[in-house]
Amino acid sequence: MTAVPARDRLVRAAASLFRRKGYDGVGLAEILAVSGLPKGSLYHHFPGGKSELARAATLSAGGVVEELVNDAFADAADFREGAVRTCRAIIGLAVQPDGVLACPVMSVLQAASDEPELRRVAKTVMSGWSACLAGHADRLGVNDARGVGEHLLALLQGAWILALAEQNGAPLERLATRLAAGEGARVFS
Amino acid sequence: MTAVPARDRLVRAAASLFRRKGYDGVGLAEILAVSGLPKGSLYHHFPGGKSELARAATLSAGGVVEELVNDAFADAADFREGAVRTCRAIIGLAVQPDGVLACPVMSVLQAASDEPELRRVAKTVMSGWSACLAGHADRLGVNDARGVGEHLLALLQGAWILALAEQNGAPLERLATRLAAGEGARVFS
DNA sequence: CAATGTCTAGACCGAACGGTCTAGCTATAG
DNA sequence: CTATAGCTAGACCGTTCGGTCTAGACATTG
Repeated sequence: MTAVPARDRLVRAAASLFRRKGYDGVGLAEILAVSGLPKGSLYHHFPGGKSELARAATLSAGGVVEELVNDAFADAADFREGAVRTCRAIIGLAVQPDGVLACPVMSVLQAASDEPELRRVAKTVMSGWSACLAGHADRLGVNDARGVGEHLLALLQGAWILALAEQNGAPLERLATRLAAGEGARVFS
Repeated sequence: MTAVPARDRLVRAAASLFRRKGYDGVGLAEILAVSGLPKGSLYHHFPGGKSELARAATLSAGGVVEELVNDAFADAADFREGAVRTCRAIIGLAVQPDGVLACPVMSVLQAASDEPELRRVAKTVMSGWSACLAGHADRLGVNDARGVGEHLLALLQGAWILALAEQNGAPLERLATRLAAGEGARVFS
């Protein structure tokens, strides 16, 4: 039947809803409705309530994205190829049938202003992504790998925001094209 | 006395609070407390309530940022110089005494999922910024001005997100440094 | 069998939410 | 003066919020 454990169903429902409406835009009732569980289950698995669930969802989503980045770079000949593949993979993550969804970290970032633990988790996941990209840059012989990793992360996050605002994956597609454009990959002419 | 008209005080308070906690994270009570006005005033100036106020705040903030960009590019010798100045100006906007605040558009972007009009305004403002940067790129003789404008906007938004997650302006500072680095301004080596 | 620990189920609570509505203050117009 | 329009003031409403708590289902263990 429900092969997926209750805890996982909660994490997935929360992550999905947060990405659509943001942490403060989603009520417990909605999370429970989507996961098909009663309130008692939520507070059994997450005694810390909504905040603890959000932390788990953010960490989980962070891992998913990092895996996706590693896959994109796994068989990349150089950093640029990995970057393009990563960008295309993120398009698949962002663009869903019912619209463009936000980055999971961004979706909890503002609510974190009065939730220090959630803030810490968001920062950790984001730093992890930066380090992950920097690691691939270094491995592939890029100079100033840390700077380049951060630069690419900023580009991806920024294009994701533009796509979110437009509710259209095009900004991410165009970024992929620009990244792929080879030697012309300078920021400016 | 209160030289600032009531309507403006509402818009400013709302914009400031939204940037700190996001649209859904701020209650009317808080906006009214900051602006020092009763509920009646809000619904007199904004019959559409919170949503209409958010639209006004987003539009207003959009104008402020666009002016700031135009100032940054006003006496720039080339596009790179304008980009660096813009980035530094945004640091001033993002980094406040009580922490790093979000981009005003981003702060309402997620709540816009069930507020079509707010979504439209957010998209309009963001497109305006992109067009503004593209205009300066074109004026300064950059090839593919639209693409470069969008690219810079993505970089700025992305670095802003990183700064928000870290609660530290460093990612924006490093972007400015990278942009200023001249010929090395390629995305990758 | 009984006892125990895990998890589901949902009624219930006080607080905060966005929004409505009436009353009254103030200033300009006639 | 009175009349009227613009705005302030805040009580009040129904709804939804996150969170607590008791009851019971169910499987495991002795």
